[in-house]
Amino acid sequence: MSEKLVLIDGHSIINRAFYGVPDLTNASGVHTGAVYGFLNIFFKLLDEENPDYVVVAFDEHAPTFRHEIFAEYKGTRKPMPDELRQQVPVLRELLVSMGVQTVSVPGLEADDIMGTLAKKSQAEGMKVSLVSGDRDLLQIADRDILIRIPKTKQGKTTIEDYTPDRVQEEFGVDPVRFIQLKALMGDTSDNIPGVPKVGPKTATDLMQTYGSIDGIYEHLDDIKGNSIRESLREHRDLADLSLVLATIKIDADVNLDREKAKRRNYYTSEAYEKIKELGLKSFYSRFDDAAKTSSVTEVKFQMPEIVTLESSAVFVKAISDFTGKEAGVQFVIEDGNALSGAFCTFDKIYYYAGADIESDDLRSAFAKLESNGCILCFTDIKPQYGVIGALSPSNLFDAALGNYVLDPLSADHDIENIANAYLGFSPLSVKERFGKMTFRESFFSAPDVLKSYTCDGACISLFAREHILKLLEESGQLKVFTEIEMPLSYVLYDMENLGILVRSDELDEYSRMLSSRIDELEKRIHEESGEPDFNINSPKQLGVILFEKMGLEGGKKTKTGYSTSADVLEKLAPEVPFVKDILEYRALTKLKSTYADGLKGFIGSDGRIRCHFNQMVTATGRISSSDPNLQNIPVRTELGRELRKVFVPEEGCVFTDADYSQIELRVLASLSGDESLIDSYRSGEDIHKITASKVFGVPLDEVTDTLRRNAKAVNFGIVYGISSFGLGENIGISRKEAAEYIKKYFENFPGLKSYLDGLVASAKENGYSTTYFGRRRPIPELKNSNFMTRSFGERVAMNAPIQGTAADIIKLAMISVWNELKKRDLKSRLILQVHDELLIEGPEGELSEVNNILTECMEKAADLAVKLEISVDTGRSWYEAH
DNA sequence: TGACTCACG
DNA sequence: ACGTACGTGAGTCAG
Repeated sequence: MSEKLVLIDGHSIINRAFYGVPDLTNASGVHTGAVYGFLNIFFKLLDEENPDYVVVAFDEHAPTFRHEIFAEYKGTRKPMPDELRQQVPVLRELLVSMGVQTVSVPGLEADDIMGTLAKKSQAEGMKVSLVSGDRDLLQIADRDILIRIPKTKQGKTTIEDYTPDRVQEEFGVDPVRFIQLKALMGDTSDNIPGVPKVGPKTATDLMQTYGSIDGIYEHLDDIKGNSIRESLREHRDLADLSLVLATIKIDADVNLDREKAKRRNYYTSEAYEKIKELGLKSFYSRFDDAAKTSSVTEVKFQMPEIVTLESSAVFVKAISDFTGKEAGVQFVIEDGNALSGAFCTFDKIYYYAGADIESDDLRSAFAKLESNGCILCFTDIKPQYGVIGALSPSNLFDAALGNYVLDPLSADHDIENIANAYLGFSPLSVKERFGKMTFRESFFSAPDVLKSYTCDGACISLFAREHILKLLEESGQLKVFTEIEMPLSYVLYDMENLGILVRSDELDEYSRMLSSRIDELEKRIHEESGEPDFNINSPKQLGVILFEKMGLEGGKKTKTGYSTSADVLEKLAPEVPFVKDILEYRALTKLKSTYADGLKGFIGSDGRIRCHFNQMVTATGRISSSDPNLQNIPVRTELGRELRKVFVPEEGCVFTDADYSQIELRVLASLSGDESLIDSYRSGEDIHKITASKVFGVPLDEVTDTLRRNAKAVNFGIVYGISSFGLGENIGISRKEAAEYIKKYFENFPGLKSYLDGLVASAKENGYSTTYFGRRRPIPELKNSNFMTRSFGERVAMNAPIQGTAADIIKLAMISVWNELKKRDLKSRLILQVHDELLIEGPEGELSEVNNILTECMEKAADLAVKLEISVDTGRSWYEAH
């Protein structure tokens, strides 16, 4: 069998990858998206082709390229974006460390290198694949030379293969004539001028009729179209120049060095080291253990010996007997039950797995360590509180939470990430260890996997602690970690555990009521549209009916077609009955599927819903809620709000609900120090009304509802990182008017303007924004060369400190409310948090005390220039209490 | 799986 | 000139 060579155009592929893959950045801000995309294509090729030789060709940066000559001459060459330029050397170094041969020759384009090597190797009897992003190379297609063009679409890569037959089929000419075709029609992306007035269609016709450019000029007088004939006559020079530019060399002075190009094991430890630096995790698994272990330059700890214990009693004793000051602990939990546990000291790891692992004795053992002043280190402690019991946060350390504070943009805070970030090694990922297995399944069928995962967890938590604490300290975030996140984790555990009571029967009733109304609407919509089969839930089908069949004006908005979102429809045709029906149908089906029916599935056997309060998700420091999300239960429309009647306290209890009044705007006023806004708050008047009065220049008592509503929108806009377009869009005025509002706003609140400008400047300088309490949010977008991305970064720089500070404040309030309830030995319990709102369930008799605690703790959570105010309500359902 | 839409703050 | 409000999670469609 003949040998196989794969030739890759490095620049062209990294270019394609850059534009096809979203911009990725590693922890230290290096752009990696294009390298990532290149490697995806590279590995895919290797896996598919299994070649004997591989060469990656690059352009040498010299001013003599044939394409650049024309580019300079035309002045049309676009500069390469910085984010891409930086990645080229990174990729080249990476390829070198992998042992992949890279070739670049001064004065030669990658195309020429590839063309030459392909033809020469073909002559030596090899099969060749040429991989490039542009179609230039199609002229080289031949027997045994396949042209492969990868397309990256939405993260997925497919490769289009061109044989000479395919070229003929698609372009109507064979590969050799393809050059001439291209010379005639030109190619702006490749800086080939072509002959004016000759497009793809004309060029193809001409080539098919006359066979070549020479043939065309020989029969110039036969050509029918006047203007085209004259253009050809006039621009013979351009045709010739284009032909030179379009022709790829096949006889350049370059040869295949079989020894260097030979396929080898590319998964070297040096390459692994680089990939790790770049943070390209999806490639880790391609490297075997040898590459990983030998690559570790500085393993920051020695894994202690594992001692597997045969009974839970021995496990408890090992823990109870421990007298050291620090230990790592890991329990693997599924559905709230512990399956296995590891206790890691500096010289031994005690491991036990068994159904009887949870016990009062175990909790007592941890309590004993706590009283000895021992620090217990975990990764993701929240689900483990059920096993270890309530311990003082000052004796606990959660490496995952620490990692979240240090790197809030990271999607995962598991042991793999933590080991990578702080300990200089890469343990197997959860997926690599367990595949599709659940933890419970592994308990029976792969006990060793469960064991090593558990022990690694305990060990990594313990050894990562000092590194994480050091970084928290250095970044000024130690208090955020020790005084907010660590204590909060138990509060959230408690809230999750308690859940909230839901009246299942009423939820059913609500669902049935919606059903009957939905049925009616559905019938009417189908009649009105004359399409009894169309799926109202399909934006695609709806778009066709609205904008094509019914001829609504001003459609188009999204990538895939027409936008049918509520704000578009309301703007377009608020009075059309059909549109009204669609909007109502949407509102009702949303209520039914997401809430009425969706929540049903989460009701536990005791009638309570237990959601997850996620503490390591948001970029700003907020909490999020999921499975189900109890932070987006409807409230804005009456029908939706009705749903809150099914959320009730248990028998003999009531709800007390407290929410901050405009916490974000108050935070903004305080942090900015703007006297005008601070005074406005101190006056005690309605803040949006004052804003309206100032911005629109009318006396307070002449502020209309509309003026107030618009002023409120401006206040929101300020918090979101104002833009005139966004504001205009939101309240339905022109961009110009919106800009006028903003101008007036800043004239009245000059301190805000300078504060917000300062936030952006400081974030640009530091690469992150900071809350009042020191919590940071990195903003890599600020360094992006794309205007839109950078503008987004600027808005984030204005919003994150405000939203983040408000998040910090309510977290502090939650901790003190929880502690106070416990201290006073009350039965009332904190059960929900909705960003600026807390919900407490408790006996009626504790009402006034609970009211006091909420007021006290929430208002004193932060001492700001503007007082924090809350409103408190009580009721027999969430509907009544809020 | 990604795009769209919409619920909340 | 670029094309937008900030932060989330869930259900549905369609490839």
